Amino acid sequence: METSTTQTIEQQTKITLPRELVSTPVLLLMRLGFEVKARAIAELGEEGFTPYHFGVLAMLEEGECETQATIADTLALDRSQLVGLLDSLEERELIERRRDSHDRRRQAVSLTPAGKRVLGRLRTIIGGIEEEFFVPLSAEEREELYRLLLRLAQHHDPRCPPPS
Amino acid sequence: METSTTQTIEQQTKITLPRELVSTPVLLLMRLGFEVKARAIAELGEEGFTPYHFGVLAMLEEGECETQATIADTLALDRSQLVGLLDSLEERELIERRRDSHDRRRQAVSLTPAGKRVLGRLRTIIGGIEEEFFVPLSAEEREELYRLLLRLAQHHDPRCPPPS
DNA sequence: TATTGTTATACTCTATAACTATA
DNA sequence: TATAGTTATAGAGTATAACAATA
Repeated sequence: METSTTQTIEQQTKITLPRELVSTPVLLLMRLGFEVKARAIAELGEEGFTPYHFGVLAMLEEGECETQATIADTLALDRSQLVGLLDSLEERELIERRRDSHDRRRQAVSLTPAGKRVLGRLRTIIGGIEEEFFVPLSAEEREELYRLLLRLAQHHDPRCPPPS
Repeated sequence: METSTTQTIEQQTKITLPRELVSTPVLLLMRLGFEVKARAIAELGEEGFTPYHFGVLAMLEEGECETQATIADTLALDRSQLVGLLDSLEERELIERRRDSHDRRRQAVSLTPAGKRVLGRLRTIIGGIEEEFFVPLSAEEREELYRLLLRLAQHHDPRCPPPS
């Protein structure tokens, strides 16, 4: 039988977060969001990509030939920030830029077949993080969590696509 | 009568996120974590504080007179980063540093009464964000979300305090 | 020699502003 | 004059390294 009264020595010296910092969903959301983002940055980074790259590729697959301004506005990036992002994708021939003949200021951006393949690869990486990160939850709990988070996102971000 | 064949002008110009970016809990977690963190930074910032300040003050209230190394390790901050953080709190007389007489390398950090009051104020701000952010969820849903997030945090962060 | 707190340095991100070419 | 894309610049934030005092 255990004889410890309150805490073992390990627990006393063990580092534990202040209770308050895990006492509310806001703080947990900040913490977990940061953690999962860090993983995404690390794992995508191993292949030379960032979450931004994933966002751009995913957007191009759904709506082909977007203009740079549209992409930037949709993903809430600064237009100047997008330039370098697209440069790095174009160098690797994952996207193409071609001038709009009707308005030569504009560039239509589109996904190449190689870009589509890379998107699949990045998708797999994200999926792997998902499997790893949500392992303590059952499929039903995962689904429930997703529903709740989606409701929050739809409420706070007008850019969220309509259901279905 | 409208003559557009496929889409109305509003739909063409309306910005909506790619579906894939809201199709999975990982991506939503990243997005919402970022959003809620941005709010915390903004609202705490109005009073001259950051989420880090809140973390430090909360920790000091639960365990008085921690050493700087302990604080840094617990909150996963670099020790050099903590210095400036404590400086800014000490200037405002919200914390005190005093040398450990047994080991003069160490500084024991403690909360002043003013610091305790400020902690209460920051707590209120965080509470306000919580109310605002989770408004689309019922009390039960909020509780359910909290339970799920806490399970994830406990699984992925060994520093999480044991239940109750 | 190792550790605590501190200071100094460098590097990444992001935000802003200026510039060009087209309209 | 205004807009799309680009480039340049500056600032915040963070990570790393060197340092002084003490053990």
